[in-house]
Amino acid sequence: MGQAATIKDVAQRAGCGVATASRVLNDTGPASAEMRKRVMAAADALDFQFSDVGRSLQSSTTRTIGCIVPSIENPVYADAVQGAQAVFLNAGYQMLLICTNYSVESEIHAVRTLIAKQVDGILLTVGDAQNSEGLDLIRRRQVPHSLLFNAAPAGQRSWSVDDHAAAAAVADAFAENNHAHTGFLALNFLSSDRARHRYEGFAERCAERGMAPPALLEVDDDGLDLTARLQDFLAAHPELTGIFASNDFLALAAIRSARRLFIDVPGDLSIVGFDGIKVGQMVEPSLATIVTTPRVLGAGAGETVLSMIDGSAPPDVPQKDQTFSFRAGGSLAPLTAESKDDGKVAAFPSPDDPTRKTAKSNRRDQHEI
Amino acid sequence: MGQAATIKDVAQRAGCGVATASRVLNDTGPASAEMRKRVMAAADALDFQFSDVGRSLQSSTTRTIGCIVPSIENPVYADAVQGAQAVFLNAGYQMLLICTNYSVESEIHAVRTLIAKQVDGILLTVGDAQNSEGLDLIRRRQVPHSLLFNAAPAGQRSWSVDDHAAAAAVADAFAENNHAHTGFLALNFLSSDRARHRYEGFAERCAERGMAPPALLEVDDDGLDLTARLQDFLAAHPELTGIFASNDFLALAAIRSARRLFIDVPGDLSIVGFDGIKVGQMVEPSLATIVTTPRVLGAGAGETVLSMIDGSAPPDVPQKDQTFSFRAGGSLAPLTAESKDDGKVAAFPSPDDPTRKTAKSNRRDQHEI
DNA sequence: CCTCCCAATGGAAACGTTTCCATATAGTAG
DNA sequence: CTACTATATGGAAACGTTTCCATTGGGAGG
Repeated sequence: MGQAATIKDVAQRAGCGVATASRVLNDTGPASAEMRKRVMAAADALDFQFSDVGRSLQSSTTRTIGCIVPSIENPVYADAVQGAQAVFLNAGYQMLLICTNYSVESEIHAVRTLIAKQVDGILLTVGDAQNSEGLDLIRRRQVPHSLLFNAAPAGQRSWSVDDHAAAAAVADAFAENNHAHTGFLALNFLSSDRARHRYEGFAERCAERGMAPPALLEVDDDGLDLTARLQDFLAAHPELTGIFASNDFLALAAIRSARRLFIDVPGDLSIVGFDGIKVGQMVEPSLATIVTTPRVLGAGAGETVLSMIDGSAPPDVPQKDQTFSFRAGGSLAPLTAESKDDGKVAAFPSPDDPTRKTAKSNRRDQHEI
Repeated sequence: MGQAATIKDVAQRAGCGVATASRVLNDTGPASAEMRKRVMAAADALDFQFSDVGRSLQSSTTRTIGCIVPSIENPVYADAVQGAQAVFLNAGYQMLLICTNYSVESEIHAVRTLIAKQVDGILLTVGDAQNSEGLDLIRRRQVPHSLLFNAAPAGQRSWSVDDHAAAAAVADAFAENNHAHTGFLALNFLSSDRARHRYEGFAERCAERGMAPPALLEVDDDGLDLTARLQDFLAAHPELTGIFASNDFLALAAIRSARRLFIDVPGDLSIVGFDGIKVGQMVEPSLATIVTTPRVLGAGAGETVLSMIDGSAPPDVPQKDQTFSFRAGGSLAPLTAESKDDGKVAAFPSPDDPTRKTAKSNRRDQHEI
């Protein structure tokens, strides 16, 4: 047909004013039974549906919430976004999604776009919460919002993993397994305050534990290039026995690279990841990691925004130390002289024969304890 | 402050009519230099931004496109959605995202919501493209749209993997490796026509190749329950030497379950996945699978919708047989009595020592470089 | 029979834009 | 100096709602 029917069409067909039509369709205000019937019939015949843009203009509310994240290719963000979206949908809100691809410049642009669209609230992850043009604009405009995965700036609520404490827990795990020389493998170090917080928390706890300061390896992608970078890195730091990767994909990629370099994991090198993605438990060796609950965080942040919109009490943010937990896995093993078959930390008994040898598995032997 | 400034406020402050203000701010129509300066200054002072809802009402266009997918926890959909979103953003469109969690009932609800929001177009994946209430409504309303990952109903364009042909390619791969007795492992079989098409394509090619009809194992989740299910399944079908899983996660989960059951992959059982997710290449054995390009499909579908909106020529859909490719991997090995070193398809040389033995690993005892 | 009140209804304003049209002003060609 | 044109400007309508307010009519109570 031509254009979609408006309430005016319905009113006309029902032979009444738009006010009456509005009242019966919304079931607000009085109307005679006869009138109700006529209006309903007309709406039905015309396949009428309200236009939300008319409503939005009138009510100056859009029932739409914007969501800005770096990328949903990262399952952590994908889960969080989906958690938030479910909450929104449940409350009758829709969600506009914008991915910035880790570009800080697109953040401000995204915020502007969402504000122009008159969203009722914004959920966002920024590159640097301490210094974000987009966040400043949101505050200036007083748009209800919640940060997600960014540590909250002074006094503000935020739904995020305590990266600092979680990374410290990784240092603890290395320490408990007698590793003293570790490395930190980072991706997107520049464009993410999360990775930096992890590094800081890790380095601090290493210091407290009397371990060597972690060596830092920054990479640009987790592709094949990593193998060469890792090789150089380990050559430059032959004393390393453990690596903390700033996310699980990177950790898995590192394990693959190690395999290609004939370095046994965890025999020659222990590796710990971060995030707790599902596949971490499917591989062999299983991945020791920090488990987080992105979906819960996303849902919580979503509820926070909703509560700011309708003025109700916001949900409690989880205790900082409950935003993560350490999960043991086959990729982290104790470092001892004869660690061949001593208490390897395994989430479940592995039928795999652990006696696999690699061609030049001599790194370990030189650097015991 | 109170409410955001409107163009009326700007006009008032600049001492002109709204028409003039609109003209200079949009740089449409004539205006004196003096007036331009005044209006710009006023807009600046008031931190003015256009309200898109006013504009939308006036232009009956929202520059918003709706996107409905089952779940972005599945990286295939996540990639596709992100690809589409990038295209939209580039064209100045925003994207509303709704996840149905594989529930067919929520599809129609989602469509209604998007139509009420007056989206300019819709991108969607439905449970069953042949029989979808939501799709019917979209057609009835004549909303520009494109299907994604659903085989197109007669005569319609669609951006999807040719599941049927891809699954046939898997059957070919099994056949070329001398597997005659295979199983098909499915998740969400009921709520997804994709899984069904894969099964059909696989079964048909198996028949053409003279292989046994594939045994079907349907599971509800890819969690721990799978191990028990797999054990029963293999006990009931002891002749099976290969399993085609309807997606990569399921394949990886199956490999893990096999490991726990002391079944060597690929020594005792070959496994092939579908989708080509990144981690498939990080694990050992690497996953043989069908590689797809969800991001490309999502972007293409997005462009199609945009072209329908502005009436330009739609992009060409890829040839059916170019929507996927088979990737060899360590999880699929030839089935022969002496499969020492005949052409095992390996994506890259694996340094792993192949001497691991399992309880009944009685074939394929070699695995070079 | 007259009031009063309440239910039912419709007209109109408002929300923030854009754009059509009319008006006013200046400059130019005759 | 007159007419004409091009440029600059503002008023007002329209987009689709909701809601305030006024109007109508009928029934009940006096």
